[in-house]
Amino acid sequence: MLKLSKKTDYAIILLCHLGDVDAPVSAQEIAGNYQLPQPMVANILKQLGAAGLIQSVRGQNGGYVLARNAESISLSDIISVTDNPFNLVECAHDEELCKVHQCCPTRQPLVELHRSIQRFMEDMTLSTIISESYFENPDAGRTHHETTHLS
Amino acid sequence: MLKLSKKTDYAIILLCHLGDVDAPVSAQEIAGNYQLPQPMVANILKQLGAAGLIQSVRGQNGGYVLARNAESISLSDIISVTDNPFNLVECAHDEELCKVHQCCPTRQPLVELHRSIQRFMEDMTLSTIISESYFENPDAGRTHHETTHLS
DNA sequence: TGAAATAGTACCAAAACAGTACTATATTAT
DNA sequence: ATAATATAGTACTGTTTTGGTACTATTTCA
Repeated sequence: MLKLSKKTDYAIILLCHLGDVDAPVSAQEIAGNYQLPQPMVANILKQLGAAGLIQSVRGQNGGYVLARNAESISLSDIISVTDNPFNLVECAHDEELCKVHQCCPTRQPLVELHRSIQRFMEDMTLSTIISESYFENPDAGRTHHETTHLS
Repeated sequence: MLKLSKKTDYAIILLCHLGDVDAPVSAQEIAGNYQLPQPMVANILKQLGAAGLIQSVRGQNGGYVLARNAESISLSDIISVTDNPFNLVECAHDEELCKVHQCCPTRQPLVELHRSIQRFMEDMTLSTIISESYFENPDAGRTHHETTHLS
């Protein structure tokens, strides 16, 4: 349906939070902070950990921290973990999947759209998201957000 | 999952076909031509007709023709019919749906991505798709497709 | 009047999504 | 030591969406 999953939505929130704090943050803490379902948050954090985007600290006072700096984590990285690798149309990745390839009108333009979105998501880093989205003040961060545009 | 539905995929194929022919084309004919499931094709054509993108001719020798010229039908129009109106994230359309609006990192950048995709889909017309996708020759039409870019 | 087409729904199975639950293990504070 | 608090891993479930089918009615033409 051309919509981001809740998991991705949540994941971005979680990662932004982690990117703003140094000490490990627990699933419970984040879930409470944003009023998100705790088990979901826990699961997403596990996945992000398994994917290497965040690092876990086990035991009491444990939690998660970013595994790399926020500049090197892209929206594409996140979506790959929580939404499967991005794939607007099948044939964008696998040309042989196209059943009507003898006369497929969709390929060129849709693959192009796919690539543009892909590039946007690769260029959009966590640090950009964090810096653009400040918090409690809906107008903050809007000043220079015109610079990030697709392709 | 950030993927176009089959319905949309099919719809583009159907509309491209109609855009290339003058006489009414039946559901059966198109389904046969592209080896798509006939009932699906029929249903999609009904929907496109109800939405006003194509016009139906009933009775024997009936079928469908474009209701307007291919320049005035956008990818956005198509997706609105077959995939619901595009909505990358809830809050792109309805700000009040945002549960964590007191501190929502996703809004700014994702709404921006939403708008960029939206614009691309509005600018991408059926006639462009048709002219870019010619047929049997995978390299034809690639010459000037660099001009259509997001945002 | 019959064949071929659309119109309008209603239906269904399979997959994806959103969310929960459970068991095991690690770490720390007391 | 041990209880408390975390993560690790995985399995499960109800609901929604998707992909596709089916059926009845109506229109038009030969």
